[in-house]
Amino acid sequence: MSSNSQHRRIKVAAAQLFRDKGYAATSMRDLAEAVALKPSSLYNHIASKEALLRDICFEHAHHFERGMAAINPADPPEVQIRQLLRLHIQIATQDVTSVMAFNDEWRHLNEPALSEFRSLRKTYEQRFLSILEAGIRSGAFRDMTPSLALYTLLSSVRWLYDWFRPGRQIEVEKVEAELIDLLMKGLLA
Amino acid sequence: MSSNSQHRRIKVAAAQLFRDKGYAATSMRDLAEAVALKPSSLYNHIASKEALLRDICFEHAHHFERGMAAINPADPPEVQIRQLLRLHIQIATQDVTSVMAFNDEWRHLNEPALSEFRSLRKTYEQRFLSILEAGIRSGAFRDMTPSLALYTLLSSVRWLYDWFRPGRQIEVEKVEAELIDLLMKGLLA
DNA sequence: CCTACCGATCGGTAGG
DNA sequence: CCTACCGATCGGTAGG
Repeated sequence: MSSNSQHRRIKVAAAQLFRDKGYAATSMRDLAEAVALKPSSLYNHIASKEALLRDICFEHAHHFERGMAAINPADPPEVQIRQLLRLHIQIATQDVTSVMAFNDEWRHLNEPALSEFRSLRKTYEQRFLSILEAGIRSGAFRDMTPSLALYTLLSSVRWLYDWFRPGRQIEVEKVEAELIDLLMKGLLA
Repeated sequence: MSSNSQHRRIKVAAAQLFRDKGYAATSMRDLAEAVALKPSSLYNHIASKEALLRDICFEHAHHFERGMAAINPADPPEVQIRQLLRLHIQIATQDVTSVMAFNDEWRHLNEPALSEFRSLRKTYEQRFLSILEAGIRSGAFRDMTPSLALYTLLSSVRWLYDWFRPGRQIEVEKVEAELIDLLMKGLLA
């Protein structure tokens, strides 16, 4: 059965196109050409254009969810934050193509997927925020507005997805070390 | 002559729609409705949908250009970087709507505007980068990959445009002070 | 500034 | 998986 691997091929090509041109500007004809099929043939493998976006967005949402579940709440806040930053950098550098759909294109989801996605994201941010708050309370982090720190951290790794390409001048380990160092120095008391 | 103020009204409404729905997903009919005109009437004030995007993108590019021109190369690198961060935060918080076109939607520009925009951006980043390099050389900043520091700084203020709303719980001055503090602490030796 | 309309392109379906 | 095709919507123009 080729159907399943075809589905994957189409999804990967879609993620790439959504990143390069944006969801709305990507046509099913573009996508068909990218996978060397006629437009109508796509529908043997996928339900709709939006279903593709849904797939990509929730795959990543769950990736972040698993990463969050793997951190130990008993660890000191600075260890937890370090681990979350590593998670973000690793997802951004490993799966360069589809992170941007996750970052920018989720707003093109239809209901009820849109609300569901927003809710997953909200929960994730809430957990991230409470670790920052704990760190500030404990004196490990400097006194600052927690939400400001949260959004700064989250968006400071955003450039990786359109900048980082594997095997370029700078390797993942170095990006990870330097970036985490810069941000943690900014946070720590 | 109402033409000029109408042009402004249309541009502001367009910037808002481009931010909320994205350029490609915004139709001229959406825009017409937002300014209470019939779609065809828009064309008495603007040349095309893309001309609106061009206007918005280059207005901001020149805003950043002027900000860069205003910094004094004789100042210590850390003073120059502080000033540039203030510029970014001020543009993001003052002109919330159209910064996102500048950030995300410029890729929908047609040639030759697309190349021209990329070139302006490249020049700006190059100047920013050389200040960081000077700071690392002088020992004011810690030793790090300059381009990594550049992109981290540039993208760490990106969240402001869709998060910050004037008169919300936290005021501009506080955002500015805390954000600059966090980032400079990350950079300084 | 509006009514009326254009050709092009969109996401998707029918039917084999 | 393809050919053929659908109604809807797109950016934009003609003409007043």
